[in-house]
Amino acid sequence: MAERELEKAYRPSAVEGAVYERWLAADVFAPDGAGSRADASKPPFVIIQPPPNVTGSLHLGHAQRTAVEDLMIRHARMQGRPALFLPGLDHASIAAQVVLDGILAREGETRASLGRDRYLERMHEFVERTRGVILGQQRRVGASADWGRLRFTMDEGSARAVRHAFAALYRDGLAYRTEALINWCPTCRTSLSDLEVIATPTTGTIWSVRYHLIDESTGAPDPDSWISVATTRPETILGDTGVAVHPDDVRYAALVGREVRIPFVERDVPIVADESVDRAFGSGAVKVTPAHDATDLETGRRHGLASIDVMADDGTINERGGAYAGLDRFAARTRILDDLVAQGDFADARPHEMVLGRCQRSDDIVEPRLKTQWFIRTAPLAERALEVTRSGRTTILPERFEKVWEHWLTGIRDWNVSRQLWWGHRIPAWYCPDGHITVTELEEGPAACGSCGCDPSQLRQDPDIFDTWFSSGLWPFSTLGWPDATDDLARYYPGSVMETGYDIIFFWVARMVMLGLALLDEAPFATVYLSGLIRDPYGRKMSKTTGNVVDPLEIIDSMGADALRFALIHGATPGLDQKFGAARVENARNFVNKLWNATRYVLGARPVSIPPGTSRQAPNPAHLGPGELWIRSRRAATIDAVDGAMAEFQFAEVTRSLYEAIWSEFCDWGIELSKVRLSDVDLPGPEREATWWTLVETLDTYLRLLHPVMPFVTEELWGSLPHESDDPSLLMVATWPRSDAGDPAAMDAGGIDSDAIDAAAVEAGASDSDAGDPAAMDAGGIGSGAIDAAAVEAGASDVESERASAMVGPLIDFVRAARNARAEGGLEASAWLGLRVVVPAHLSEAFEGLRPAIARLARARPLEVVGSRAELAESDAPGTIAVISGDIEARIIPSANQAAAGDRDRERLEKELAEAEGFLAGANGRLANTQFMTKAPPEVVAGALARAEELAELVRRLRAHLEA
RNA sequence: GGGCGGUUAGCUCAGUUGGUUAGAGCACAUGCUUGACAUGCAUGAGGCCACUGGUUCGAGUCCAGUACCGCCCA
Repeated sequence: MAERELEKAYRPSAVEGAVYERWLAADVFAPDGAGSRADASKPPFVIIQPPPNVTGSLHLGHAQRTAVEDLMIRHARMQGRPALFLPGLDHASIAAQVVLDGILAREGETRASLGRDRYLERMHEFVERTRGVILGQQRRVGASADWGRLRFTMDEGSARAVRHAFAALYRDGLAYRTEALINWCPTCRTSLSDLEVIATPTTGTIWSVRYHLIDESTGAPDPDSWISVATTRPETILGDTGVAVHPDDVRYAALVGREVRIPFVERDVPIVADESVDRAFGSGAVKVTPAHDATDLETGRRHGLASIDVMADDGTINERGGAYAGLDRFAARTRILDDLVAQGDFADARPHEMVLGRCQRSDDIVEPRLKTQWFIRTAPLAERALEVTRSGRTTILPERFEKVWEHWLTGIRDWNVSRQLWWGHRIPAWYCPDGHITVTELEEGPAACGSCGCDPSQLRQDPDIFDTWFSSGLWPFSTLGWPDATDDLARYYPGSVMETGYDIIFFWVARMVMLGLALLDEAPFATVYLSGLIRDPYGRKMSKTTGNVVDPLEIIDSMGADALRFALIHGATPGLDQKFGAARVENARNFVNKLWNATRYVLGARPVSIPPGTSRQAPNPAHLGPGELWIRSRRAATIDAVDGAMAEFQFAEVTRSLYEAIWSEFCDWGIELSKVRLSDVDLPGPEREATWWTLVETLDTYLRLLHPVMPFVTEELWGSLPHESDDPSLLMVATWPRSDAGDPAAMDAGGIDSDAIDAAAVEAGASDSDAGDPAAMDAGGIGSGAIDAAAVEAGASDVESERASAMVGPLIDFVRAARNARAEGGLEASAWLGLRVVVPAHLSEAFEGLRPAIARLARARPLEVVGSRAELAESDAPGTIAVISGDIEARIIPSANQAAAGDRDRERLEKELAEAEGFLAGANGRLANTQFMTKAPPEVVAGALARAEELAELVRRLRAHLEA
């Protein structure tokens, strides 16, 4: 392994591109790639990427998704599982059309002016461009996706899946065609599913209008008798086919059965009695427009009223609107109101709080219209989707979204899948002149009408396309080759984790689960991990219209992909949105640089007795000092912490654990302690080497643990470290660290860590995270001693590490206390000052081992250990400064030219005393409470007792010193 | 109307089954060219954990309610 000089500061731009190229060249992204080290006997780990829309470029939200998905994939890959990260793109039919229409509008063209074929050509050109942009962005983020399996929702495989799925659903009676009231967007000129309509509270107007009763003797409207009806949409008067009153409403009882004349269209319609009428609404009499209102449609059907659609696709009034034909619906409304006033039939206008449906894409007001379209029968599908989450076969994280899931699926309505758009999969339904329907999965269409056998030349294919979410709903299996029984499908379906935003739990997740169950009889993934949304620093949703969209590439260019990934993952709490600002990335960039420089230090600290290129060796515990033992025990604890957090999908916790372990433990103390040890010219060779191997081992582990979060810099740095002979050349496919303390079986939760309990658990330890085999090493070999012996030795060294760890903690605290005393005392920071210290017996061994380091870190010279506190008290003199840390006590002895700091010293100690006394009072209070003593668990009581003793001792010392 | 989430340091946020002294980053203050790193080091200041009540030996954490902010469904 080449060891090379590292630059002083990390420059991501100099590294990221080359590293990505190395991964590609090594073919390590695919589970079956040439460079894959996947263990085929392990369960595959599969993430089918939520395909980004081809409507433009990716934003930070996508970057976060990609980072989280890639994190899981890289982790699984390092565990040796065949890891499939299948990337894709979504054609986003309506969203893409909205974007393209905008582009065309600037060129003075329209959808209609181009025609269907030319329009689709333009769409393909557009998609070709955005596709390149999107894929480039994902690579820059570091996605280790299997690009060879890249899929597009408009490719032939997806098209086949759509046809087969629809035909199968039709055969099973789960797809049907009917006339129903649908949501119509006049701007997009298509129907929409209920989910695409945004309910918007609005203050509208309720107008009261007089409908004149027909005089039964003349058959003409009676100018003097009328019934008032209330409406919020006067233009729908043109489609009225009745008036309804409540059957128990005495005001109108006499009128039921009579007719009224609808103004302008001069239509006579009946007054009917219907239970659904709200007597308190308006006048208590309502107009009935079955073709434009859901309630009215029901009412109309109950009373045999006609349905008259008075609107054209573009939102203008059609020819059935008489004089108003051709007017836009809102212009018609105004005109109708004016005309009503003119003819004296306008009664009243009042403000009215109502909810308007608006189109998710265009924001236009959605019109309910009666149309014949295709629907998916959702009730039976939803039932099964509910069953898989209730039984736990599919888990939704965070858990609370299961309630949302339950609620929505319980009240679900049938899904209108017809769209009057061009960009998408054509519905494979053909109609013959007799109105028979033939549905087929055959690309070329049916050979004849399935009912009457008439010639295919007489058949007409449905002009509509599918809702884009229909093809998305097949994504978990259409990407794997379904409807064919491919190897991929057998091997990778169902997937492990579906990571996506909580905002599309209904649009997408629910539909994938329903369709997966309906078509493959199995839910498409074990776990649904719902991310929060990325918002701007003010908490606003990022959107092109607000202009606050951040291109991930800008951040990657300036701060690096690793910093971006770290920041995004660090701030990600499942299901909660995160505000994103530059400060977060800067912090992450600093951390990357810290890691870089820590590696630089380690490489530069290599003892001359270890030639460059030497294979990595496990440090010999017999030659380690307390500092090294401590850092090794912290390393093991960090592996456990990361494993635990990974198993629970607590990715932010993973980054926090590693940040703390690397910066606050390894760099601040581990490296600092090692510097002192390695700079000692008298340090024996074996100890020097063992110390360095400890640094290498720790760094190696942390780079491995950090790799899923920050793949580029870790890969680069790891390449510069010494390796074991059986290590691969890329960190990306190196093995995931194991702590001996950790029980791999215990981590076997969720889909992410189900690294089956295997024999490797026993043998792998020796190579990776344990102490190696000191016995064998003493004998000069690095090889494999008997496994049993290694295990025993490893256990013993753990105990040793734990013991050292327990001693090093208080010594670190002492160094901090000494620094604090110096700073608070106003002593010159750079001055070397005498320090006299009394060390309790239980710490003396570690203290002696770390004595030179303590001296240097506390800037103490000379550092003198005295035998007793009495002896120490003799040092007390004006100007000396007391350091009391736990049961270690010391005096700083300033030189003559340092200012005496007696008062400030006293102040500091008094503050410490007050604090300690406060804590002690609390601890003693608990111990005095018999309820606590009898009811609290014994270990808690024992802890409180020890704590109280410790505090009492500290208080005693502080008091003794202050009173002296 | 129903449901969900948030409210913790000046700002942005952690705090996993209730258990010692509530943490981090940024910002702030003081001092440092420390042979890895000024993208740094050392030290410090800063919290009625929104409010009210309850359960418990013990509540930031559990329960009920209130307020404000936000989201979803209808």
